[in-house]
Amino acid sequence: MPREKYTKDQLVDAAFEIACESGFEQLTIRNIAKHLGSSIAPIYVNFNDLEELKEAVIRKAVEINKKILSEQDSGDPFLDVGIASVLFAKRYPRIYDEVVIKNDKSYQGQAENEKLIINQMKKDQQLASFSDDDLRLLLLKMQALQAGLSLLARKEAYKDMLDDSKIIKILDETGVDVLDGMIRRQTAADMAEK
Amino acid sequence: MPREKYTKDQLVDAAFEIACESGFEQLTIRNIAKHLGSSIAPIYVNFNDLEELKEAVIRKAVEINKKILSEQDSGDPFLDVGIASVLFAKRYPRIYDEVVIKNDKSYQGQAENEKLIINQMKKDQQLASFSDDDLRLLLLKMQALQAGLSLLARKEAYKDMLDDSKIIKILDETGVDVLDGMIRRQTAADMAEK
DNA sequence: CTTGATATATATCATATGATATATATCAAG
DNA sequence: CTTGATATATATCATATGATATATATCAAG
Repeated sequence: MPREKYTKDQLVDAAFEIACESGFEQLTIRNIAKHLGSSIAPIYVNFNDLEELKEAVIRKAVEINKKILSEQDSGDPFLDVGIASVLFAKRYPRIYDEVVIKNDKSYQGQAENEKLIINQMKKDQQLASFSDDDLRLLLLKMQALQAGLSLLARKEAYKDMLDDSKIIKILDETGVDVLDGMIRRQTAADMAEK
Repeated sequence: MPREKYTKDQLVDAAFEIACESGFEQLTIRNIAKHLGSSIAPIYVNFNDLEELKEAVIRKAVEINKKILSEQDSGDPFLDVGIASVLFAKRYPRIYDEVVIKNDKSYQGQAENEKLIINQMKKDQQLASFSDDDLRLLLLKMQALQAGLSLLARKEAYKDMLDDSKIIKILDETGVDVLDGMIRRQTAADMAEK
């Protein structure tokens, strides 16, 4: 082998840093090379094209998200997912933009994914009395809350207002509130029926 | 004057359509000219540069948002704003991406804007007992809900699940739930104090 | 030491893009 | 009808970008 080698990891790390600081649209071969202190050659030795490198950056982001999730321990697995997502958005706002917002691929297999979650929800005693439609509505509300909080946490203006513990508190509280509301409305509807 | 003239409006409309269908990144002088059936000349006669035209497109989007808002009549002005925002995101997803998500300018004067809203909230009897911090928290939760629902409504996968009436229903219900939750927690805290 | 392989650097190409210079067509003013 | 103004079309420029061809440097195998 020749002298030294820029590894795939080095390239992905450099690209990830650029994307973090300046956004995905700044991922040009020349920017990456400059950031690495090399020419553009290492890019094409390690990847077939720039697109492949970008995909590797996204895979790295997914890994980081998984790591953040694994560090959560609120007791409720659903809440954990929500917390991890918002924390990721806050810590890597520009990556979040690319992965979550632009990525419409995520809705491939979204229908099956929903079914899986609904089935998981059915195992929860508290949710036993809900119909499938109600569960889907509850899930939608929760997803909206999480997505919205991510969107806000991602913005500079909210950074100081939304420290990690506050994010967890808000997600927890509103989650409980929405669930309570659905239970209350259901019992009210039951009453009215009789 | 020479024969015919491509008006500013014609140019903005053409650009708006391109942005709607293909996204803001497709707003190139040649794309706009092609869509208009002209050369690139009319662009530079009517605007100093492409950036000016893009700003005009964003102004048009803001106008449309205002129009949608003016058509709302839920009884609650806050809810109206939320509904209008989500409906806009659903109808013009790619414009929403540009205006709401990318636009970090919106957080200029965000602090003053928040104060205005908080003062408005204080006029509401139901919210009279809340401290400023509580009101800010309530506002944040509502904003998160609205932003998140917009984000979901914008996606193809949710289009059929989120018709207009359902959007209104969800915003209304969750708004009530979150407020109820905050009231409940406050009274619980008051109890504990005594 | 020689040779082949390959990582790297550099020059270069093709293409896309915003912008401008120039020519042409059209119309109003006189 | 002539003239000036200007909307439009076209050619062209400068720059950015992804990609490739080529030369060079380095190292392992023999």
